[in-house]
Amino acid sequence: MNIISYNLNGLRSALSKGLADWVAQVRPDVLCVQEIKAGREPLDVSALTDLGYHAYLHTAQKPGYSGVATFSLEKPLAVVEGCGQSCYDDEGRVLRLDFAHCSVLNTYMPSGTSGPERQAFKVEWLHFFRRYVRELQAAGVAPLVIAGDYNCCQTELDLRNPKTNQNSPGFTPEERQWFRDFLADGFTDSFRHHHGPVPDRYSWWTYRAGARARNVGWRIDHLLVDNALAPHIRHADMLHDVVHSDHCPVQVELDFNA
Amino acid sequence: MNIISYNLNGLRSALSKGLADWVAQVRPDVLCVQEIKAGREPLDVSALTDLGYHAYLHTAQKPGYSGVATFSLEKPLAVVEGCGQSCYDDEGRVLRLDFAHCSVLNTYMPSGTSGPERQAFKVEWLHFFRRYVRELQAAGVAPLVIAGDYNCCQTELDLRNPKTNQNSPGFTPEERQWFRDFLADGFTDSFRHHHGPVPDRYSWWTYRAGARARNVGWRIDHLLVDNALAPHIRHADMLHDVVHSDHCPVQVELDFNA
DNA sequence: CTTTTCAGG
DNA sequence: CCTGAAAAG
Repeated sequence: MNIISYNLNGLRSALSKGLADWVAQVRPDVLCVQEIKAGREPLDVSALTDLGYHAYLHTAQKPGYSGVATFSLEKPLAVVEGCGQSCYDDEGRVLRLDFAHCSVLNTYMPSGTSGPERQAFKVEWLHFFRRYVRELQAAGVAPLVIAGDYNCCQTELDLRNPKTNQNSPGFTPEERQWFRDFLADGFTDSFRHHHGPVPDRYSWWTYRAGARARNVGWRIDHLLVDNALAPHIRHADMLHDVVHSDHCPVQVELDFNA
Repeated sequence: MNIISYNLNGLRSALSKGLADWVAQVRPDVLCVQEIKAGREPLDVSALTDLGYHAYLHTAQKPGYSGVATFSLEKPLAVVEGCGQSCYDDEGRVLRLDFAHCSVLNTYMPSGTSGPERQAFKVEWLHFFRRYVRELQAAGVAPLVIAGDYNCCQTELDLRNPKTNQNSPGFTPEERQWFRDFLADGFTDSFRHHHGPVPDRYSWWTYRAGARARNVGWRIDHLLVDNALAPHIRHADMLHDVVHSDHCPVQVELDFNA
């Protein structure tokens, strides 16, 4: 099972840059996308459904803002939109698809970069989300694959300039601690598990100052899998040469027969 | 004296489409532009001052909105920004440059197309402007050349679809009457004077539905000159093949020796 | 720097 | 259909 997570920075923009052709080539079983930025009119996803994908969208209230969508070749057994908390669901941040072998939770976590108010909102979200996932685990929704733009990372290997970003949103001590705690609840960072402590592998680069060309990035898009799935990770990667957005797709391949 | 009036629909946009090269070619003595759409930062007009032009700007309060500018090769004897009425001056609609042989009044008249409130504002403006010009005449500011986007026209020859636009902003009976009255105060429509009742000559085409390609337009940009200047009109034209905007430049050449 | 909306035309 | 601002990232 090939699962991809990809922050598109606008679904329409990404489609205009050839997203559908790339999806047709790679043909992931499940494609989790974030920041779809749906407008007042419903988004046209026919370019992807025409490839045989089932499409599930969870949009924000505010036009052109946030929103997630999951595309899957197999029809899911169940689909759950949102997390039941309106302050988050109004921003279109969570979408769950349950399959026979796993449950894929697609999430777009808040960015704290626009100010202290949003950083506080993000931290509240992080704690809420950890509780929410524990509840899913307790309810037997498992094994979970939590795909998405986490907007944070854990170790100094996960960003090019860790020293100068000790207190930047996405790498504050509080967020790093949260990441450790979250993993300790029973998750495996599929990329790190597969590659070990390799440096310079990122999933996001600011559009400013040619950061991507110089690989000045952050690894903030993750595919965390239930520890029970770790032995089934056949492959994991950051697809840094795929460019439809300021993020790149991140991928995990799970082999349920292994 | 070659005078051009040109609604640029954004000075920066027009510059990006080669405005400066065109100005360098034509080299008008006076260039009156409208809808410069200055932002919070001062506009960079060095591309024009580098050609030897003196630059005078009258910007609106609201960033990115309205505003006029006049560029002249000769340094004017006097420059008057605005008309002394703050409700109009806040929108950057009037700029006067006095020269030895004439006074060039550059104006961007309100458009009434965004709703009845703005159409009412436009009609008030029209009456105010007529009074204002009479005061200038009375004060001996003469002979006047009133260049600009009038956002209205007078006769059925001035727009492609007069029948369906009898009550459209820019061609209401009230505005047509105003135009007649304004001319009766002592002005000559230089284009009409030079060409007579020719049809199909416009200065603005909506960007929608390929109107310009089909020449579905309006002649709403005018160079009205004091009747005393009419004998000095050597040439007048709509430069419809010059494209940096949804308007085209309009031109008059005055020969003060004739 | 880029996406989207929005006002304004 | 365009421009430019503004919010958000």
